[in-house]
Amino acid sequence: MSAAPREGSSTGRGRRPVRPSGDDRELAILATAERLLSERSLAAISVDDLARGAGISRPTFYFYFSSKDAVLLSLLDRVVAEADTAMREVFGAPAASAREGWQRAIAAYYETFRVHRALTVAWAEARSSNAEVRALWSSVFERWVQQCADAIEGERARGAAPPGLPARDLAIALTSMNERVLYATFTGDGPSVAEADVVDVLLGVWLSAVYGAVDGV
Amino acid sequence: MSAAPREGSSTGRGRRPVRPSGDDRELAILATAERLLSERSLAAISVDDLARGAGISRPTFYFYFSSKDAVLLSLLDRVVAEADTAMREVFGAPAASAREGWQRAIAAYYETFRVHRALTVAWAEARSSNAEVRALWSSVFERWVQQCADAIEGERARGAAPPGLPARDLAIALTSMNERVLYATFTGDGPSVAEADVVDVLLGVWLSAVYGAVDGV
DNA sequence: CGAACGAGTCAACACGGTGTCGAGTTACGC
DNA sequence: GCGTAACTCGACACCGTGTTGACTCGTTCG
Repeated sequence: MSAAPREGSSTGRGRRPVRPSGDDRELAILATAERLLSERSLAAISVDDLARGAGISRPTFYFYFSSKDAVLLSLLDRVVAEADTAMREVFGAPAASAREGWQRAIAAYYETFRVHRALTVAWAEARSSNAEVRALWSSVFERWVQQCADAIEGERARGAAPPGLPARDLAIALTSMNERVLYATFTGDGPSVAEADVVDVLLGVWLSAVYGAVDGV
Repeated sequence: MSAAPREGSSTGRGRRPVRPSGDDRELAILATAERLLSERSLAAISVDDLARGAGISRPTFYFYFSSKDAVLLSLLDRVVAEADTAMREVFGAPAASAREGWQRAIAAYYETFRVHRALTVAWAEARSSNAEVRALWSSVFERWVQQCADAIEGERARGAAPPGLPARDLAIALTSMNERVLYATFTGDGPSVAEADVVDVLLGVWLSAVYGAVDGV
Protein backbone atom coordinates (compact mmCIF):
# COMPACT_ATOMS: atom_id res chain seq x y z
CA MET A 1 0.00 0.00 0.00
CA SER A 2 2.66 2.54 0.91
CA ALA A 3 5.62 1.38 -1.15
CA ALA A 4 4.77 0.79 -4.79
CA PRO A 5 5.47 -2.71 -6.05
CA ARG A 6 7.60 -1.95 -9.05
CA GLU A 7 9.04 -4.79 -11.09
CA GLY A 8 12.67 -5.67 -11.48
CA SER A 9 12.93 -5.33 -15.24
CA SER A 10 15.23 -2.66 -16.57
CA THR A 11 12.48 -0.79 -18.41
CA GLY A 12 10.99 -0.09 -14.99
CA ARG A 13 7.63 1.58 -15.29
CA GLY A 14 4.93 -0.29 -17.14
CA ARG A 15 4.87 -3.96 -18.05
CA ARG A 16 4.46 -6.62 -15.42
CA PRO A 17 6.46 -9.63 -16.65
CA VAL A 18 9.58 -9.40 -18.74
CA ARG A 19 9.66 -8.81 -22.46
CA PRO A 20 7.75 -6.70 -24.99
CA SER A 21 5.46 -7.78 -27.80
CA GLY A 22 1.94 -6.62 -26.97
CA ASP A 23 3.25 -3.11 -27.51
CA ASP A 24 0.19 -2.06 -29.42
CA ARG A 25 -1.99 -2.75 -26.40
CA GLU A 26 0.31 -0.81 -24.18
CA LEU A 27 0.32 2.09 -26.59
CA ALA A 28 -3.44 1.87 -26.88
CA ILE A 29 -3.76 2.19 -23.12
CA LEU A 30 -1.51 5.23 -23.05
CA ALA A 31 -3.38 6.84 -25.91
CA THR A 32 -6.72 6.14 -24.25
CA ALA A 33 -5.47 7.66 -21.04
CA GLU A 34 -4.34 10.85 -22.72
CA ARG A 35 -7.61 11.10 -24.63
CA LEU A 36 -9.79 10.54 -21.57
CA LEU A 37 -7.73 12.98 -19.52
CA SER A 38 -8.60 15.71 -21.96
CA GLU A 39 -12.26 15.05 -21.19
CA ARG A 40 -12.35 14.45 -17.46
CA SER A 41 -10.22 14.30 -14.36
CA LEU A 42 -7.99 11.39 -13.45
CA ALA A 43 -10.21 10.46 -10.52
CA ALA A 44 -13.18 10.20 -12.85
CA ILE A 45 -11.41 7.69 -15.06
CA SER A 46 -11.52 4.07 -13.94
CA VAL A 47 -9.21 1.25 -14.87
CA ASP A 48 -12.18 -0.22 -16.66
CA ASP A 49 -12.47 2.90 -18.82
CA LEU A 50 -8.83 2.61 -19.81
CA ALA A 51 -9.16 -1.10 -20.52
CA ARG A 52 -12.31 -0.70 -22.60
CA GLY A 53 -10.79 2.21 -24.45
CA ALA A 54 -7.86 0.01 -25.37
CA GLY A 55 -10.14 -2.86 -26.34
CA ILE A 56 -9.16 -5.21 -23.53
CA SER A 57 -10.69 -6.39 -20.27
CA ARG A 58 -9.87 -4.95 -16.90
CA PRO A 59 -7.70 -7.84 -15.71
CA THR A 60 -5.75 -7.62 -18.93
CA PHE A 61 -5.03 -4.01 -18.19
CA TYR A 62 -3.15 -5.18 -15.12
CA PHE A 63 -0.98 -7.28 -17.34
CA TYR A 64 0.38 -4.09 -18.86
CA PHE A 65 0.32 -1.64 -15.99
CA SER A 66 0.25 -2.18 -12.29
CA SER A 67 -2.27 0.59 -11.71
CA LYS A 68 -3.93 3.68 -13.14
CA ASP A 69 -1.18 5.80 -11.64
CA ALA A 70 1.48 3.77 -13.41
CA VAL A 71 -0.09 4.83 -16.71
CA LEU A 72 0.08 8.44 -15.68
CA LEU A 73 3.69 8.06 -14.64
CA SER A 74 4.48 6.57 -18.02
CA LEU A 75 2.89 9.48 -19.77
CA LEU A 76 4.65 11.90 -17.48
CA ASP A 77 8.06 10.41 -18.17
CA ARG A 78 7.65 11.43 -21.77
CA VAL A 79 6.62 14.98 -20.99
CA VAL A 80 9.52 15.32 -18.59
CA ALA A 81 11.90 14.24 -21.32
CA GLU A 82 10.40 16.84 -23.63
CA ALA A 83 10.60 19.55 -21.01
CA ASP A 84 14.21 18.70 -20.32
CA THR A 85 15.06 18.94 -23.97
CA ALA A 86 13.36 22.30 -24.20
CA MET A 87 15.21 23.55 -21.14
CA ARG A 88 18.53 22.35 -22.45
CA GLU A 89 17.99 24.22 -25.68
CA VAL A 90 17.06 27.39 -23.90
CA PHE A 91 19.96 27.30 -21.51
CA GLY A 92 22.29 26.10 -24.22
CA ALA A 93 22.02 28.87 -26.79
CA PRO A 94 22.67 32.18 -24.96
CA ALA A 95 20.39 35.05 -25.84
CA ALA A 96 20.88 38.54 -27.22
CA SER A 97 19.83 40.16 -23.95
CA ALA A 98 19.21 38.92 -20.43
CA ARG A 99 15.57 39.80 -20.83
CA GLU A 100 15.29 37.68 -23.91
CA GLY A 101 17.01 34.76 -22.20
CA TRP A 102 14.54 34.70 -19.34
CA GLN A 103 11.69 35.32 -21.71
CA ARG A 104 12.63 32.29 -23.74
CA ALA A 105 12.96 30.10 -20.66
CA ILE A 106 9.54 31.04 -19.36
CA ALA A 107 7.96 30.71 -22.78
CA ALA A 108 9.49 27.24 -23.18
CA TYR A 109 8.14 26.17 -19.82
CA TYR A 110 4.75 27.56 -20.73
CA GLU A 111 4.76 25.94 -24.12
CA THR A 112 5.69 22.49 -22.85
CA PHE A 113 2.80 22.43 -20.44
CA ARG A 114 0.37 24.08 -22.76
CA VAL A 115 0.84 21.35 -25.33
CA HIS A 116 0.06 18.71 -22.72
CA ARG A 117 -2.37 20.67 -20.65
CA ALA A 118 -4.58 17.70 -19.79
CA LEU A 119 -1.56 15.86 -18.51
CA THR A 120 -0.34 18.90 -16.62
CA VAL A 121 -3.61 19.19 -14.78
CA ALA A 122 -3.78 15.45 -14.05
CA TRP A 123 -0.24 15.64 -12.81
CA ALA A 124 -1.08 18.27 -10.27
CA GLU A 125 -4.07 16.24 -9.21
CA ALA A 126 -2.14 13.00 -8.78
CA ARG A 127 0.73 14.67 -6.98
CA SER A 128 -1.29 14.97 -3.83
CA SER A 129 -2.35 11.35 -3.82
CA ASN A 130 0.61 9.44 -5.16
CA ALA A 131 4.09 9.35 -3.70
CA GLU A 132 5.78 8.33 -6.94
CA VAL A 133 4.23 11.19 -8.84
CA ARG A 134 5.33 13.49 -6.07
CA ALA A 135 8.87 12.18 -6.27
CA LEU A 136 9.00 12.58 -10.02
CA TRP A 137 7.76 16.13 -9.76
CA SER A 138 10.29 16.92 -7.05
CA SER A 139 13.16 15.76 -9.18
CA VAL A 140 12.02 17.78 -12.17
CA PHE A 141 11.39 20.82 -10.06
CA GLU A 142 14.75 20.49 -8.38
CA ARG A 143 16.52 20.49 -11.73
CA TRP A 144 14.78 23.69 -12.77
CA VAL A 145 15.42 25.39 -9.48
CA GLN A 146 19.06 24.47 -9.73
CA GLN A 147 19.35 25.82 -13.22
CA CYS A 148 17.59 29.05 -12.33
CA ALA A 149 19.65 29.52 -9.20
CA ASP A 150 22.81 29.08 -11.26
CA ALA A 151 21.57 31.58 -13.81
CA ILE A 152 20.77 34.11 -11.09
CA GLU A 153 24.17 33.68 -9.53
CA GLY A 154 25.72 34.08 -12.95
CA GLU A 155 23.94 37.39 -13.43
CA ARG A 156 25.07 38.56 -10.01
CA ALA A 157 28.63 37.52 -10.64
CA ARG A 158 28.83 39.47 -13.87
CA GLY A 159 27.36 42.50 -12.11
CA ALA A 160 24.12 42.53 -14.07
CA ALA A 161 21.98 41.67 -11.09
CA PRO A 162 22.30 43.11 -7.60
CA PRO A 163 22.81 40.86 -4.59
CA GLY A 164 19.69 40.06 -2.64
CA LEU A 165 17.83 36.99 -1.46
CA PRO A 166 19.70 33.69 -1.59
CA ALA A 167 19.59 32.65 -5.23
CA ARG A 168 18.17 29.25 -4.44
CA ASP A 169 15.29 30.61 -2.39
CA LEU A 170 14.53 33.13 -5.07
CA ALA A 171 14.59 30.42 -7.71
CA ILE A 172 12.22 28.27 -5.66
CA ALA A 173 9.77 31.10 -5.16
CA LEU A 174 9.75 32.11 -8.80
CA THR A 175 9.52 28.59 -10.16
CA SER A 176 6.69 27.87 -7.74
CA MET A 177 4.93 30.95 -8.96
CA ASN A 178 5.22 29.79 -12.55
CA GLU A 179 3.82 26.43 -11.69
CA ARG A 180 0.83 27.70 -9.79
CA VAL A 181 0.02 30.54 -12.16
CA LEU A 182 0.18 28.33 -15.22
CA TYR A 183 -1.97 25.72 -13.54
CA ALA A 184 -4.64 28.30 -12.78
CA THR A 185 -4.44 29.67 -16.29
CA PHE A 186 -4.85 26.22 -17.80
CA THR A 187 -7.75 25.15 -15.64
CA GLY A 188 -9.33 28.59 -15.50
CA ASP A 189 -10.66 27.97 -11.97
CA GLY A 190 -10.60 30.95 -9.76
CA PRO A 191 -8.71 34.15 -10.52
CA SER A 192 -6.24 33.52 -13.29
CA VAL A 193 -4.13 35.40 -15.77
CA ALA A 194 -5.31 35.27 -19.38
CA GLU A 195 -3.40 32.78 -21.46
CA ALA A 196 -2.20 35.47 -23.85
CA ASP A 197 -0.66 37.52 -21.02
CA VAL A 198 0.70 34.90 -18.75
CA VAL A 199 4.25 34.74 -20.07
CA ASP A 200 4.59 38.53 -19.91
CA VAL A 201 3.26 38.70 -16.39
CA LEU A 202 5.57 35.99 -15.15
CA LEU A 203 8.50 37.51 -16.97
CA GLY A 204 7.79 40.87 -15.39
CA VAL A 205 7.91 39.43 -11.91
CA TRP A 206 11.05 37.41 -12.65
CA LEU A 207 12.91 40.40 -14.02
CA SER A 208 12.07 42.66 -11.13
CA ALA A 209 12.89 39.93 -8.61
CA VAL A 210 16.24 39.16 -10.21
CA TYR A 211 17.37 42.60 -11.38
CA GLY A 212 15.38 45.10 -9.41
CA ALA A 213 17.04 46.32 -6.25
CA VAL A 214 14.53 47.59 -3.75
CA ASP A 215 15.97 49.00 -0.60
CA GLY A 216 14.44 52.20 0.57
CA VAL A 217 10.81 51.07 0.80
CA MET B 1 -22.59 12.43 -8.31
CA SER B 2 -21.59 15.66 -9.97
CA ALA B 3 -23.66 18.25 -8.09
CA ALA B 4 -23.46 17.94 -4.33
CA PRO B 5 -26.83 17.46 -2.59
CA ARG B 6 -26.78 20.25 -0.05
CA GLU B 7 -29.76 20.72 2.26
CA GLY B 8 -32.13 23.64 2.28
CA SER B 9 -31.59 24.74 5.87
CA SER B 10 -30.17 28.20 6.40
CA THR B 11 -27.05 26.99 8.21
CA GLY B 12 -26.12 25.27 4.97
CA ARG B 13 -23.12 23.04 5.46
CA GLY B 14 -23.39 20.23 7.98
CA ARG B 15 -26.51 18.79 9.55
CA ARG B 16 -29.00 16.94 7.43
CA PRO B 17 -32.42 17.63 8.97
CA VAL B 18 -33.37 20.88 10.67
CA ARG B 19 -32.48 21.75 14.24
CA PRO B 20 -29.50 21.35 16.53
CA SER B 21 -29.06 19.25 19.66
CA GLY B 22 -26.59 16.46 18.88
CA ASP B 23 -24.00 19.22 18.68
CA ASP B 24 -21.47 17.25 20.67
CA ARG B 25 -21.43 14.52 18.05
CA GLU B 26 -21.00 17.05 15.32
CA LEU B 27 -18.15 18.70 17.16
CA ALA B 28 -16.62 15.31 17.87
CA ILE B 29 -16.62 14.54 14.17
CA LEU B 30 -14.94 17.83 13.34
CA ALA B 31 -12.36 17.34 16.06
CA THR B 32 -11.66 13.81 14.90
CA ALA B 33 -11.23 15.03 11.36
CA GLU B 34 -8.73 17.69 12.34
CA ARG B 35 -6.84 15.23 14.50
CA LEU B 36 -6.68 12.54 11.83
CA LEU B 37 -5.68 15.06 9.20
CA SER B 38 -2.59 15.88 11.21
CA GLU B 39 -1.61 12.21 10.94
CA ARG B 40 -2.51 11.25 7.39
CA SER B 41 -3.93 12.54 4.16
CA LEU B 42 -7.60 13.13 3.53
CA ALA B 43 -7.74 10.27 1.03
CA ALA B 44 -6.39 7.90 3.66
CA ILE B 45 -9.19 8.76 6.09
CA SER B 46 -12.46 6.91 5.62
CA VAL B 47 -15.92 7.90 6.78
CA ASP B 48 -15.67 4.94 9.11
CA ASP B 49 -12.54 6.40 10.72
CA LEU B 50 -14.33 9.66 11.37
CA ALA B 51 -17.39 7.88 12.74
CA ARG B 52 -15.39 5.61 15.03
CA GLY B 53 -13.30 8.52 16.18
CA ALA B 54 -16.45 10.34 17.18
CA GLY B 55 -17.87 7.25 18.84
CA ILE B 56 -20.69 6.65 16.40
CA SER B 57 -21.42 4.23 13.57
CA ARG B 58 -20.90 4.99 9.94
CA PRO B 59 -24.56 5.47 9.05
CA THR B 60 -24.89 7.86 11.98
CA PHE B 61 -22.09 9.92 10.54
CA TYR B 62 -24.31 10.57 7.55
CA PHE B 63 -26.90 12.00 9.87
CA TYR B 64 -24.51 14.81 10.64
CA PHE B 65 -22.63 15.31 7.42
CA SER B 66 -23.47 14.40 3.90
CA SER B 67 -19.94 13.24 3.10
CA LYS B 68 -16.31 13.33 4.13
CA ASP B 69 -15.83 16.43 2.02
CA ALA B 70 -18.64 18.22 3.83
CA VAL B 71 -16.65 17.84 7.04
CA LEU B 72 -13.63 19.37 5.40
CA LEU B 73 -15.71 22.22 4.08
CA SER B 74 -17.04 22.86 7.56
CA LEU B 75 -13.53 23.00 8.95
CA LEU B 76 -12.44 25.21 6.10
CA ASP B 77 -15.22 27.71 6.67
CA ARG B 78 -13.78 28.40 10.08
CA VAL B 79 -10.25 28.89 8.83
CA VAL B 80 -11.51 31.19 6.12
CA ALA B 81 -13.28 33.29 8.73
CA GLU B 82 -10.05 33.48 10.73
CA ALA B 83 -8.01 34.39 7.69
CA ASP B 84 -10.49 37.11 6.77
CA THR B 85 -10.29 38.58 10.23
CA ALA B 86 -6.52 38.56 10.08
CA MET B 87 -6.57 40.23 6.68
CA ARG B 88 -9.01 42.88 7.81
CA GLU B 89 -6.77 43.75 10.73
CA VAL B 90 -3.74 44.00 8.53
CA PHE B 91 -5.39 46.13 5.91
CA GLY B 92 -7.23 48.13 8.55
CA ALA B 93 -4.37 49.53 10.61
CA PRO B 94 -1.94 51.22 8.20
CA ALA B 95 1.72 50.59 8.82
CA ALA B 96 4.72 52.77 9.53
CA SER B 97 6.27 52.01 6.15
CA ALA B 98 5.07 50.35 3.00
CA ARG B 99 7.54 47.58 3.59
CA GLU B 100 6.14 46.93 6.99
CA GLY B 101 2.60 46.88 5.64
CA TRP B 102 3.37 44.20 3.11
CA GLN B 103 5.46 42.33 5.60
CA ARG B 104 2.56 42.18 8.01
CA ALA B 105 0.16 41.02 5.33
CA ILE B 106 2.41 38.18 4.24
CA ALA B 107 3.18 37.22 7.80
CA ALA B 108 -0.54 37.12 8.64
CA TYR B 109 -1.21 34.91 5.66
CA TYR B 110 1.65 32.65 6.67
CA GLU B 111 0.57 32.52 10.27
CA THR B 112 -3.02 31.61 9.51
CA PHE B 113 -2.01 28.65 7.45
CA ARG B 114 0.80 27.60 9.70
CA VAL B 115 -1.56 27.24 12.62
CA HIS B 116 -3.81 24.97 10.58
CA ARG B 117 -1.19 23.34 8.45
CA ALA B 118 -2.90 19.95 8.35
CA LEU B 119 -6.03 21.60 7.08
CA THR B 120 -4.10 23.68 4.60
CA VAL B 121 -2.55 20.61 3.09
CA ALA B 122 -5.86 18.72 3.01
CA TRP B 123 -7.41 21.73 1.40
CA ALA B 124 -4.99 21.70 -1.46
CA GLU B 125 -5.53 17.99 -1.83
CA ALA B 126 -9.32 18.22 -1.91
CA ARG B 127 -9.33 21.18 -4.26
CA SER B 128 -8.48 18.99 -7.18
CA SER B 129 -11.21 16.48 -6.47
CA ASN B 130 -14.11 18.49 -5.13
CA ALA B 131 -15.91 21.29 -6.90
CA GLU B 132 -17.24 22.89 -3.74
CA VAL B 133 -13.80 23.09 -2.20
CA ARG B 134 -12.56 24.59 -5.42
CA ALA B 135 -15.32 27.18 -5.37
CA LEU B 136 -14.62 28.10 -1.76
CA TRP B 137 -10.96 28.50 -2.49
CA SER B 138 -11.68 30.62 -5.53
CA SER B 139 -13.79 33.02 -3.55
CA VAL B 140 -11.18 33.39 -0.83
CA PHE B 141 -8.42 33.79 -3.35
CA GLU B 142 -10.42 36.35 -5.30
CA ARG B 143 -10.88 38.48 -2.20
CA TRP B 144 -7.14 38.51 -1.52
CA VAL B 145 -6.29 39.26 -5.09
CA GLN B 146 -8.73 42.11 -5.08
CA GLN B 147 -7.30 43.54 -1.91
CA CYS B 148 -3.75 43.26 -3.15
CA ALA B 149 -4.59 44.74 -6.51
CA ASP B 150 -6.20 47.70 -4.75
CA ALA B 151 -3.17 48.13 -2.53
CA ILE B 152 -0.86 48.06 -5.53
CA GLU B 153 -2.94 50.61 -7.35
CA GLY B 154 -2.96 52.75 -4.22
CA GLU B 155 0.83 52.69 -4.12
CA ARG B 156 1.01 53.62 -7.77
CA ALA B 157 -1.48 56.42 -7.33
CA ARG B 158 0.52 58.00 -4.53
CA GLY B 159 3.65 57.70 -6.62
CA ALA B 160 5.38 55.21 -4.36
CA ALA B 161 5.28 52.43 -6.93
CA PRO B 162 6.05 52.77 -10.62
CA PRO B 163 3.50 51.73 -13.22
CA GLY B 164 4.02 48.29 -14.69
CA LEU B 165 2.04 45.11 -15.16
CA PRO B 166 -1.73 45.34 -14.69
CA ALA B 167 -2.22 45.40 -10.91
CA ARG B 168 -4.65 42.53 -10.97
CA ASP B 169 -2.34 40.25 -12.92
CA LEU B 170 0.50 41.12 -10.65
CA ALA B 171 -1.66 40.41 -7.61
CA ILE B 172 -2.69 37.04 -9.02
CA ALA B 173 0.88 36.05 -9.73
CA LEU B 174 2.17 37.06 -6.33
CA THR B 175 -0.71 35.55 -4.37
CA SER B 176 -0.31 32.34 -6.34
CA MET B 177 3.36 32.33 -5.49
CA ASN B 178 2.57 32.68 -1.79
CA GLU B 179 0.14 29.83 -1.92
CA ARG B 180 2.45 27.43 -3.69
CA VAL B 181 5.56 28.35 -1.77
CA LEU B 182 3.86 28.04 1.59
CA TYR B 183 2.34 24.73 0.61
CA ALA B 184 5.76 23.36 -0.31
CA THR B 185 7.25 24.73 2.89
CA PHE B 186 4.55 23.10 4.99
CA THR B 187 4.71 19.71 3.35
CA GLY B 188 8.44 19.79 2.81
CA ASP B 189 8.14 17.76 -0.42
CA GLY B 190 10.52 18.74 -3.09
CA PRO B 191 12.56 21.92 -3.07
CA SER B 192 11.16 24.30 -0.52
CA VAL B 193 12.12 27.40 1.39
CA ALA B 194 12.92 26.90 5.07
CA GLU B 195 10.06 27.85 7.35
CA ALA B 196 12.14 30.50 9.09
CA ASP B 197 12.95 32.27 5.83
CA VAL B 198 9.78 31.94 3.90
CA VAL B 199 8.17 35.24 4.86
CA ASP B 200 11.35 37.16 4.03
CA VAL B 201 11.73 35.47 0.69
CA LEU B 202 8.14 36.12 -0.31
CA LEU B 203 8.36 39.68 0.91
CA GLY B 204 11.48 40.26 -1.12
CA VAL B 205 9.78 39.15 -4.31
CA TRP B 206 6.66 41.18 -3.56
CA LEU B 207 8.60 44.35 -2.91
CA SER B 208 10.66 44.11 -6.02
CA ALA B 209 7.63 43.23 -8.12
CA VAL B 210 5.58 46.12 -6.78
CA TYR B 211 8.24 48.82 -6.33
CA GLY B 212 11.15 47.80 -8.47
CA ALA B 213 11.15 49.27 -11.94
CA VAL B 214 13.16 47.19 -14.36
CA ASP B 215 13.42 48.56 -17.84
CA GLY B 216 16.82 48.41 -19.36
CA VAL B 217 17.50 44.69 -19.02
C1' DC C 1 4.28 -33.94 -35.76
C1' DG C 2 3.12 -32.88 -31.05
C1' DA C 3 4.59 -31.63 -26.30
C1' DA C 4 5.70 -27.97 -23.69
C1' DC C 5 6.31 -23.34 -22.73
C1' DG C 6 5.30 -18.62 -22.26
C1' DA C 7 2.71 -14.54 -23.69
C1' DG C 8 -1.67 -12.91 -23.53
C1' DT C 9 -6.61 -13.06 -22.07
C1' DC C 10 -10.57 -12.90 -19.07
C1' DA C 11 -14.58 -14.69 -15.76
C1' DA C 12 -15.01 -14.86 -11.25
C1' DC C 13 -13.68 -13.63 -6.85
C1' DA C 14 -12.31 -11.09 -2.43
C1' DC C 15 -12.06 -6.84 -0.53
C1' DG C 16 -12.85 -2.22 0.99
C1' DG C 17 -15.06 2.00 0.44
C1' DT C 18 -19.51 4.82 -0.14
C1' DG C 19 -24.18 6.04 0.59
C1' DT C 20 -29.15 4.54 1.75
C1' DC C 21 -33.16 2.37 3.96
C1' DG C 22 -35.93 1.02 7.40
C1' DA C 23 -36.54 -0.62 11.79
C1' DG C 24 -35.38 0.40 16.02
C1' DT C 25 -34.45 3.30 20.63
C1' DT C 26 -34.50 7.17 23.50
C1' DA C 27 -36.14 11.70 25.47
C1' DC C 28 -39.21 15.04 26.08
C1' DG C 29 -43.63 17.69 25.82
C1' DC C 30 -48.26 17.09 26.56
C1' DG D 1 -48.50 6.74 28.97
C1' DC D 2 -48.34 8.36 24.62
C1' DG D 3 -46.94 10.65 20.42
C1' DT D 4 -43.45 12.46 17.95
C1' DA D 5 -39.11 13.94 16.54
C1' DA D 6 -34.23 13.37 17.26
C1' DC D 7 -31.11 10.07 16.86
C1' DT D 8 -28.92 5.38 16.05
C1' DC D 9 -27.34 1.41 13.51
C1' DG D 10 -27.61 -3.44 11.04
C1' DA D 11 -28.04 -4.77 6.66
C1' DC D 12 -27.99 -3.79 2.02
C1' DA D 13 -26.85 -2.23 -2.85
C1' DC D 14 -23.35 -0.47 -5.42
C1' DC D 15 -18.90 0.55 -7.38
C1' DG D 16 -13.93 0.42 -8.00
C1' DT D 17 -9.66 -2.09 -7.17
C1' DG D 18 -6.52 -5.78 -7.58
C1' DT D 19 -5.81 -11.08 -7.76
C1' DT D 20 -6.39 -15.89 -9.14
C1' DG D 21 -6.63 -19.65 -11.99
C1' DA D 22 -7.95 -21.61 -16.01
C1' DC D 23 -7.95 -21.04 -20.93
C1' DT D 24 -6.09 -19.93 -25.79
C1' DC D 25 -2.88 -19.27 -28.73
C1' DG D 26 1.68 -19.14 -31.28
C1' DT D 27 6.34 -20.61 -31.25
C1' DT D 28 10.07 -23.61 -30.62
C1' DC D 29 12.38 -27.80 -30.29
C1' DG D 30 12.84 -32.96 -29.54
